[in-house]
Amino acid sequence: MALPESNLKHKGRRSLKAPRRTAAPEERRQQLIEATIRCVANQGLAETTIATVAREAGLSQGIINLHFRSKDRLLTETLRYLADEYRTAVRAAEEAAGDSPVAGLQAMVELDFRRNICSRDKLAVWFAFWGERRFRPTYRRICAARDRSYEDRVRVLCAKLCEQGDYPDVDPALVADGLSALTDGLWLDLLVRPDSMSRDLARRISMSYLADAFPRHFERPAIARHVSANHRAADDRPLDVSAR
Amino acid sequence: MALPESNLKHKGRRSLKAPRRTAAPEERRQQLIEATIRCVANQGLAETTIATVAREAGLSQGIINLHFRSKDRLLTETLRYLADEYRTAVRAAEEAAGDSPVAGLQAMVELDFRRNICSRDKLAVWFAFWGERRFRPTYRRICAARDRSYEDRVRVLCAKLCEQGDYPDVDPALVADGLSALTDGLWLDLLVRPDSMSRDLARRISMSYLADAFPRHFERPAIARHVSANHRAADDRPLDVSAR
DNA sequence: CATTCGACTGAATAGTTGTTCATTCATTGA
DNA sequence: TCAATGAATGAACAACTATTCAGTCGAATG
Repeated sequence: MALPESNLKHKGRRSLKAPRRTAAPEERRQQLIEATIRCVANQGLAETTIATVAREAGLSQGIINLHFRSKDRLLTETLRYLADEYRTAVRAAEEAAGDSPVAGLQAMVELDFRRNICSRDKLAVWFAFWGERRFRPTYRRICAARDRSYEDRVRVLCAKLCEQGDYPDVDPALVADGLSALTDGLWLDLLVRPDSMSRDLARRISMSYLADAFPRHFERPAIARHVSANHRAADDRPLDVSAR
Repeated sequence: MALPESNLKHKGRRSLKAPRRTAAPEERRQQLIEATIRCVANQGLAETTIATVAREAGLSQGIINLHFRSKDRLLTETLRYLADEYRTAVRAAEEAAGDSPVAGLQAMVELDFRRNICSRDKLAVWFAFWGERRFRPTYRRICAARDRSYEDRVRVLCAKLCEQGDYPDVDPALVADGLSALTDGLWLDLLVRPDSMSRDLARRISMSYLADAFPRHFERPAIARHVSANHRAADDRPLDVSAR
């Protein structure tokens, strides 16, 4: 649907430093979506209310029902915004990689762990929505479309590489599904344990996966002492699970 | 001391239809936790209220604040219940596998995709809580402890296998973190796309991962046309909350 | 400048949900 | 059989939140 950056409808030219008291609707919508992302990322979906989003955006309560018809639509549009962004990135990676399946797979890994795609804010929003997606048809549709844009691409690439690269024993669907799952799991790690998982480590794990699956086309990353886990975050202390 | 006759009579009568009007607190707590799991699995965390849980359990509103002090504690205890169950299973797998790292890793994969561990109900609850875990210190602690029980075990096993099995080029930490992430991602697939992912396929993907990483110790599963969706319905039937 | 348009506000409203507690009633022991 | 106990109830209450809308005000227009 509406791609975020392209359609700014500026009536008059009006460079601004102080927040304008009135703005073009499309501009406000964008502003509110970004405020929503920050709210969900900082407080969770449960604590995200119309009031907190409006405050985060520096605007009044009523603004959300003015520009989106309801809170529900605000959330839907926020999810759609992220999904569009992701699918656009997939298409761009597809075009950049050309015909080579090796370059294509590498581009997909690179894409998934690029800062602007998997920033902590955005990861937080993804997982917040994933927790609810089964129960909201709209969420389901949006998420499913995003998933497919990724998986279709990876499946094609794996199948092509199996064929061209002569890997008769490799099941391309298995490798593709595995890479997809691995990526989701690494995203989760990035989100909940930023001290023991980094975007760079995630990339190495993914490339290592591809190197193991297609050893003649990818090189396994050299063994690196990655920062060991002794300086874990406070929330990773073992502590008293069983204590009641 | 002989039990009073009336007591025995009652115990026998209590069987199916009408639940006893009063029960031991521990029994009620368990009953309410199971009702919570079903509620979260069927309606999501957002729609899970004290009223819906009580109705699901066939009891009255006030019961939850009677047995748990608040809704918050009910949710916390539910999460703790699942975490305890998981960690107990890890310990059991550890003991069953003995000293062999190959058997140990196989047992971990088997464990993660066992029906009573990753039933759809329970997966739904895990992801519901994961969406909120960053914002609730208690959730964080419980989840982190569960994660560690898994990861510590897998790290040890990979390290041992690298050493004993002579894999100088394999980074055991990388493989371990990868397996952990892969499992989380497969859980997500099992939850949100049950018709393209089954517990059996998830097992094959995981074993394939291990076979690629440790080719002399695991055999890659034979290429299989995956079974189609309807065949799997029975396999992923919901509702084994009470199975321990 | 006067006028119009519509973006924006925020108090009021309606609906929902967690919690409390006086009361009910099943169970148990004497 | 008859208290005594405490598990269970559910209506009342308090707190919160999404939504509405009549009014405000900035900006474009003539």
